[in-house]
Amino acid sequence: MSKQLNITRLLADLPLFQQLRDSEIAQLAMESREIKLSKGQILFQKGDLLEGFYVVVEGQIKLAFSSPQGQEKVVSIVGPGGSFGEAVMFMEKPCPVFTQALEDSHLLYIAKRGIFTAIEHDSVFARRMLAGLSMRLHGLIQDVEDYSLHSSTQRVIGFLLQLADKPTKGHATFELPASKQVIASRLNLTPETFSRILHSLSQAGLITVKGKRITVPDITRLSRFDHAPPPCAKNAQAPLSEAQTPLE
Amino acid sequence: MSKQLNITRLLADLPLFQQLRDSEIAQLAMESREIKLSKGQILFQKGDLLEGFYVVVEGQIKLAFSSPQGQEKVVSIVGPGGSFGEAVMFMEKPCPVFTQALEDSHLLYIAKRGIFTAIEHDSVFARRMLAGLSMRLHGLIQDVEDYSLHSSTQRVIGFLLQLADKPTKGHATFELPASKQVIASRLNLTPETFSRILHSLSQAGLITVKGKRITVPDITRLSRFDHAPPPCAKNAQAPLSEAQTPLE
DNA sequence: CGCCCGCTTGATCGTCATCAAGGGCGGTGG
DNA sequence: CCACCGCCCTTGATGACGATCAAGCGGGCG
Repeated sequence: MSKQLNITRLLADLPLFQQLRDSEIAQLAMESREIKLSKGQILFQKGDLLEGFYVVVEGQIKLAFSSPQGQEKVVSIVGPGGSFGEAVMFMEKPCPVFTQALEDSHLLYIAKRGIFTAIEHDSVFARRMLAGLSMRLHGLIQDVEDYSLHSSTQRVIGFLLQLADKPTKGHATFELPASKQVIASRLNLTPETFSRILHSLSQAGLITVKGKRITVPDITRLSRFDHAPPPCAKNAQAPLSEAQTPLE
Repeated sequence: MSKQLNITRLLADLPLFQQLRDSEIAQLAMESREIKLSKGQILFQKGDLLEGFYVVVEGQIKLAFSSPQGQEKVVSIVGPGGSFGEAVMFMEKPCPVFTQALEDSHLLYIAKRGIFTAIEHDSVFARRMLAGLSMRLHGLIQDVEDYSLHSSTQRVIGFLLQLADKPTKGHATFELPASKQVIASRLNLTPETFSRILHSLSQAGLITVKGKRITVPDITRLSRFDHAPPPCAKNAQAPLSEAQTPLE
């Protein structure tokens, strides 16, 4: 069926599976299925057991946990090409987070069995898998480092730099990959604090903000920025008094 | 030589390698070597590349990063049977943390090559490796959850419960696995704050502290404990009962 | 046109870090 | 055996950073 073929194509395009032979891809396809989610829909809950993992083809998925009091904390935002759930699958323990679509999304679900046989037949694939998990682990350690020894302003700057480092050196323009609330949570901030920090950075001339569009005129200057100078002028004539492009 | 034999024995005893055949263990041993560290010694620095990973046979190793201002944050404390560095090895990126011996320690270093060939010959081993990394990832997510949405008191309680859940249900006695400073850092607290929290928990009758020795009379009561009532009794109705030595 | 939601802005409050001493214990040397 | 010193831990006082509470604002969509 054309549906099967479709899955095969999608799988073959994923970085993870580049090295597999066609026959292996085909076998993987047999253990996979497509999943469509509409915005806001929940994929699985915290505590669920996973018999496979997920790859995002299109859209955006949020991984988060929620505290008893109902507040939630975004751990990760996964976009096209990204995957999640591998660790839980290998571990065979309840999942520590829940997942929700931030937009209408299109996923692939790949059952454990397919992966296991792929590992058996191709040790290079096993290494890729290992390297993939290692990358994820690295990212998490990064997060822990951020939370532990960077201030909120530093975390925001780090996040912006991460988004900015792709394009032309020196300056950059890009869009925030999600709503400010979601990003704030990802950075372990309240929306209020996030808003204030963006404001103060733009006051300082380090960035410009228009909706989701952010431009960084001088990346290295932003990266050098260390402490947050007081956003409000307690001492009336702070240096930031005039700097203002009235944000038009 | 007897040294080689020694390594073989040590390797064979590790959970990770239980399933390997003797011949495979022998091969692994050829890619391994022993390392002795004395207390305080540094194994490798942040930023180093690893061509293998480490297993703790005896002693205690601290994984931490340090901020530019010289303060350091303990990520993990690894004891006998534990390992570290796998992720960095698979990833082939600079290591995000440095490692230091908290006591005189005895390690095994296992070179990448040995692991790769083991993966090739034994897909069960590959799965174990995958599961191992997944467990590590799980722990890190746990940490992120703790830092993000638990108060300092809750983190301390969580830590104590983790140490306590082994022995007789109901109550428990155990020793802190390291100096209070190190543990405080592991919990992302200053030594001062950690001290105060232990004090207030013991005031509340939930634990007793004598040096490193901690006893928990009622584990479930400790786990139910939610908010930190002020150390001084503002509200008379506090559940912390009669335990008050009038500290003034 | 008007509502709702995402975002901003302001005021206040709590938690935890910081700064600064003071105690206790183990080790070392007299 | 005791005195001394260092280190770890404790205790107290103060302050800063970011959360919370409470309104206002603006823009997209019905």
